[in-house]
Order: sequence, then C-alpha cells, then structure tokens
Amino acid sequence: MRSPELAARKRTKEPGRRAGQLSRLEIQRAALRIVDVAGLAELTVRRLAQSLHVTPMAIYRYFPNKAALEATLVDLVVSDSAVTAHDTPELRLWLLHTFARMRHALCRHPGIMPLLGTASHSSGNALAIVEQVLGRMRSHGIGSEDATRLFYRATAFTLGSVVMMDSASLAHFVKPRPVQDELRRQQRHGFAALPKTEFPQVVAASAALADCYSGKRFEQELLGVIDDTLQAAPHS
Amino acid sequence: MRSPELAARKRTKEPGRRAGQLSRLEIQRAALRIVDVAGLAELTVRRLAQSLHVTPMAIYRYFPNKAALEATLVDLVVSDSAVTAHDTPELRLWLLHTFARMRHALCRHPGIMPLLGTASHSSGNALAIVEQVLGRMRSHGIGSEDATRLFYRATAFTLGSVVMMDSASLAHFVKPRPVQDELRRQQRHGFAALPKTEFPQVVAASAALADCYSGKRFEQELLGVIDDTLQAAPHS
DNA sequence: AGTATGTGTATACGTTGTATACTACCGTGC
DNA sequence: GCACGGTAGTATACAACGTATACACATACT
Repeated sequence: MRSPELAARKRTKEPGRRAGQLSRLEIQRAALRIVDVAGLAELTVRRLAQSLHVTPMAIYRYFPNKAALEATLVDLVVSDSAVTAHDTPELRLWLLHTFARMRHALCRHPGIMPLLGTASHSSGNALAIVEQVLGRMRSHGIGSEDATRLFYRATAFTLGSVVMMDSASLAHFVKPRPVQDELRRQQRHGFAALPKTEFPQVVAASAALADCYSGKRFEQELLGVIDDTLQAAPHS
Repeated sequence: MRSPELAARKRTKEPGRRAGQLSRLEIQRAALRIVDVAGLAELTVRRLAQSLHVTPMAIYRYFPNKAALEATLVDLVVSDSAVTAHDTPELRLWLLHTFARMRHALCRHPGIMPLLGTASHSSGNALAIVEQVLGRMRSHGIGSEDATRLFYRATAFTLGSVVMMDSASLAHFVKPRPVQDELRRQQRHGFAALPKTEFPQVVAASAALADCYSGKRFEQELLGVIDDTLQAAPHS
C-alpha cells in the first residue's frame, strides 16, 4: 500500500545523498518539533514517521530504538545554544552569556526536561561547551582547580534553575506550558493562594519566590555566583 | 479467574480500614521499589499490580491514571529526606545538612530523575521543606530578600548537581546505574579517554571533573555557595 | 435482613514499540 | 545499456501497554 500522502514525500536533491532521503538530523528535528508542540508523551514513532511522510519502521534505519532517538534530543537543543560565537572580552560577562544562552535554549524546549534526568544523553555538543568554558577560564589565568569549581557551580546552578521552573510548578497539568512572565504570574498566585497558617513564609515571600522564574533574576543570581566564586580565585 | 496468587494477598488488619486493602501510599511505595530496581521505563501498571498481588485495574481506584501516580513519586522521595528533624544550631551547617539530605535522597532513587522535569509533581512535602528553610533563615535574622536569594541559589545548585550526575554521564546505557564512587571512577576514565586533541581541557581536568560526582565535593561547594551568599547578607 | 457503598475483578479495545520479511531503487561493474 | 548487490523504505504482525466498561463481592448502615 503506497498511499498518496506517503508518495508525496519531498524529493529535494542533496549532494552526496539520494533524493528525498531521511537523515538522523532530519528525524531529530521532527521529533523535537513534536515534543515542542505536544509534549514528550506525544512523541511516538508512528506520529514521528507520519510527520516525515514515512512508514514507522523507516525510523529504525537511523536509530536502534526510540530511547536512542530521545537521548540525542538534549544534545540537539544544547547545540542550538552554542551556534553563535559571541566574543565578550570580559570573562564574567562571557560566562554569564554562555550559561544564559544555555538556559534560554532549554527553556524554549520544556518538553525535553525529563530527558535531562536520563543517563547518557551527552555527546559532542555538550562536551564541546565544557571544553570551551574551561579553556576560556584557563586562558584568563584561572587555575585548573578554580576553573573546575566555577564550572561546577555555574553549571549546577543553571541546570537546577531550569529544573526548578518545571518541578516547582504548583499549577495543575497545563498542556502547552506557559512561558516566561506568564509562568511567573501564575506561580505568584499559586504561592500566594496557599494556606497562610500552614505556609506563612512561602506566602509572605510569594512574589520573591515567583521572581526566581524570571530570566533577569536568573542572570542576576548567576552573576552573583560567578563573582563570588571568582573573588576567591586569583586571575587576570 | 481468581488465581491462587491473587488470593494470597496479605490480610493484615488495619484499624479503620478493611483487611488487606490497598492504599495510595502502599501503591506509591511499590512503584518506587520497581523504579529503583528496574528503572522508570519498567514501571508499568501491570507489573505494579502484580507486585501488589492485585489486578491492574485496582490501581485506578487510587490514581486516575499512571501519570498521576508518577507525579507523586518525587514528593515521596523528598519526604524521605525530611523525616529526621535534625537541630544543628548553626544556620550554615543546618542548611548544609538539609540540602545534603535532599541530594542524598534523590541520589538513592536515580530512576525518578526524569520526573523532576515533569511539571506539577510538587505537593505538601516539597513545600513544607521550603517553608521550613525560609523560616529557619528568617529566624536567624536574615531578611526576606536575602533569604529568597539563598534559597534560590542553594536549591538550584542542589538540583543541578543531581541532574549533572545523570546527564553528564558519558558512559553507555548501563541499566542498574552505578552509585557514588563507582560512578566517579567510571566518569574519570570516561573523561580521560576522550581525544586529547579535541578536548584538551576536559582531559586535563578529568579527575577534578569526575570529583564533582562525589558527595563530599558537593557539600564542600554547597557550603561555599552558602557562605558566599551569606557574606553579603547581614544576619545574626 | 436488606440495601447502598466502595473495593477489587474480568474482559475488551485501541495504541504503542519493534521483529521479520519483503520490495524497489540507486550506483557500480561490465 | 544492463544485470546486480546493497541500501532505504514498506508491509505485516505481535506482544505488551494504558485504561474504559461492566461486573461481583464484602463491608457498613438501616
């Protein structure tokens, strides 16, 4: 059964590749698109294949199984955050921008967040950023020990900040997750609506807590972490 | 078909409850047990029911669907970390212990890590800890603004540190995840085995990077973050 | 005793991931 | 030009999954 819509698959010729052929990257991008608009749970092999105008089993020419596909998605998102080579001379601002871009990239694809907790999704892209960050710090005269410490603190803070946005979400199961300020406002109301007798501190600090979901607040705190850590380290 | 093993369900009488009856908590604990020994992917309603000597559909008397069950698991783990009421007088050490216990609880159940990235799994337990931490800080004379800042930094660092352990894992798909020192050793070898020309910094710092997966290193850095943050805040 | 309420069962259905076997095409030898 | 072997995609099938629906039985209340 070669249905008409299957036959309608695009036939754009690429050099060194047969016409209209699939590729790992093409599949990954289609998968990410599905995750973005419908959530990770809606990413099925069948739906993915359909979006590529292809039979489900075609996917398995490029990935041994669904888990292997999913494992590559985090790296794909991370690579998005690394494309622009920005050259802020000052180290602390360069670090700020680098980690802020990583956070931004992850926040734009909230659906892949569960995959962060899955072992072994790293590949070249994530490692390349680690290498780049470490190299930059060393070239600014920071010692190996301090560079690792700063890398650890900044990375953990960034990832944790992103996880907090998802995991602390009091609000019910909303399917298309609200973004940025929408989330912040929602969270503030959530915190503020708690029983004041049981959670007095949380209610009192509801506005400040909800502010943690803002990008500005993240960058402010990250810069604080960077400066605090650099302060104890000798560097040029 | 009332099979013999189903009939063998335990009949321990509990007050205010019928003999051998299920409960939300009992189901959650069984689910967590499965996740611990076999991974989140192996948690199926059928297997869960079997481990409770019950029909699959019995689960649905207590949870509307599988996702709702999973959503409670993070909170269950977190509540484990809060059971012991420790009373370290010094604030910085109290905070250190509190967050270290949280990390420890999460590390003991690596299978639930993907659920951290799932929206809205919070319920009373996580919030109670937030309340407790904020209250403790306030009672030590720390202002609302600084308390929120410290809470944000410490929480993000802790969660991020835990996520890093999973996500940075270079090593292949191992099913029963290695713990603690085993993971650290494995990671060091992983980092060190990278092509030195492509990732010179990572290879050079392989030992230090792998050290980030140690509990001792985590506590050391967390204390650094706490102290750095407290330093800028006036308190008693 | 009779009835309502709630807990677990039996059965069934649509979907999922993927093993297996196939078909058609392309680039390479002649 | 043309057979041909490898590769990309297809067709079919199946076990396992989540869960809707209808039922049976035990307990608690009258």
